[in-house]
Amino acid sequence: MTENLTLKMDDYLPLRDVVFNTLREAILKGELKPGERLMEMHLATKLGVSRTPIREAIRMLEHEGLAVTIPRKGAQVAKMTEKDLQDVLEVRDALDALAVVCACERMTDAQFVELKEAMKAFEDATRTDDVRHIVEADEAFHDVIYAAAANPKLENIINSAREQMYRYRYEYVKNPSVYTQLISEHKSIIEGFARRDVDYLKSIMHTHLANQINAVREVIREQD
Amino acid sequence: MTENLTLKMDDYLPLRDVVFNTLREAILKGELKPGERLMEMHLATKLGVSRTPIREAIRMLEHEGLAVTIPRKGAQVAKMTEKDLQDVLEVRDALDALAVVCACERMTDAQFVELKEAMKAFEDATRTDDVRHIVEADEAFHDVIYAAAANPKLENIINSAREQMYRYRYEYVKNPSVYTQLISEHKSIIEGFARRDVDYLKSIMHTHLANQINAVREVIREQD
DNA sequence: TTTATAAGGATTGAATACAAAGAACAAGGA
DNA sequence: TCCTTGTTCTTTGTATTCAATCCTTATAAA
Repeated sequence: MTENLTLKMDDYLPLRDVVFNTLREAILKGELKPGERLMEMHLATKLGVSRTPIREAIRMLEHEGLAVTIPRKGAQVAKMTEKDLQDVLEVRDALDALAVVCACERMTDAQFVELKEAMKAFEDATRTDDVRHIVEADEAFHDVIYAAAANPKLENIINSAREQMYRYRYEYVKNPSVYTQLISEHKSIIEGFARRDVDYLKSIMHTHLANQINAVREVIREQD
Repeated sequence: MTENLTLKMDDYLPLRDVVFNTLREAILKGELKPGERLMEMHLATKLGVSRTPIREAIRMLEHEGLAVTIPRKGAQVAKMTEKDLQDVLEVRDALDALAVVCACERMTDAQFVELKEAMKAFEDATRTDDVRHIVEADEAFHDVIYAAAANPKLENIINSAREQMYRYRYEYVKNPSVYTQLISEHKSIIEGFARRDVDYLKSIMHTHLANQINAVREVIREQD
């Protein structure tokens, strides 16, 4: 059920955005589970705001693919079927390929340094037990690549594709046996950029993604 | 300025969706121009509804990339820079490639027939002077391909990418000299699917898209 | 016992009311 | 003249109210 949702009041943001971020986080972290109803009044009292900003936030979640609303019945956290996952991965695979092609052309030296630092940070993170921290470090690593692609539209779309699998991905990262593999793949990616070897990079990115599929698929199976 | 916006009342849809569709159409058709302010009260009285569904529709447009809102200043129709266009095209190019790969594998015989019919319909449409009709026929042709890819997530993302250029695209299609080229490219696409020749299809799709760039770029330049 | 139906409650949809921020403009002083 | 300040007006942000629909449950009849 719903637990201790609280708003981090960023004073300058409209409430709808604060609510949106809060709900988004809660969904991604699994605090709000797939299929769980998002009742406006309930959330409103929980978060101490009126229904209006809640409704607007839900409209945004909807377009992000994180919520589904049925007219007159309300919204619920989006469920993902195996097929959905397959579909998203197919798309992400293509977009990742594009991202490395662009990044290969456009990555600055500073960004390359940043990438190496991000890898280091990820390695450090795996030595802790903080899954959330590990996931974030992994994200950060990839963020550098996406930023280097210098295509904000691409970045947006990839991010929304990523979001749709995040909540399932947490489970994947909980298993420490995958860390060494992730680390070595990250290393390969760095090498690829050092050599500006597009084809190599594409194949690594593909593997990197493919590895997640089965793990995530497991989680989805359990959900039913 | 704003003109004769009216709602097509689809009785069973929530007002927010009706409003959303109405505004979306208006933006794509150029009735609401890039940079034009979307004032809630104004739109509300124009469409004969209250501000609530307007606001929710704006939230949706925002996430579609068709509107931009600045807190406390309101929303306006999104402007596109040349760079934005470039970025979107880069993405669409990659997604189109993915779509033909998928469609090549998965297209049913019925869908292939449909595709040929859609081509025919497009050819017929070019003989009229109805630009709107022509654009729609072209869209329909591509829709068949995207549907054949059997990946709804992909379809969604491509559609949202398409939408972002639609309004500029209208101008492109207004020029009858491009029709013959479009027709011949469509023919090539059909041949490609007949042979299930993925690489050929990819290259055709790429050209097909590239042709639009310069034309659309012109339109964007004029906007300033 | 099962099914049909009616009443009531819960929840969303939409409109309205109120609060607050920002923009425009006018008045006064340097 | 130009800058500053204050006032007013417009517009957005949020809350609240009213209406419509759906679901549940209870009751009654077959």
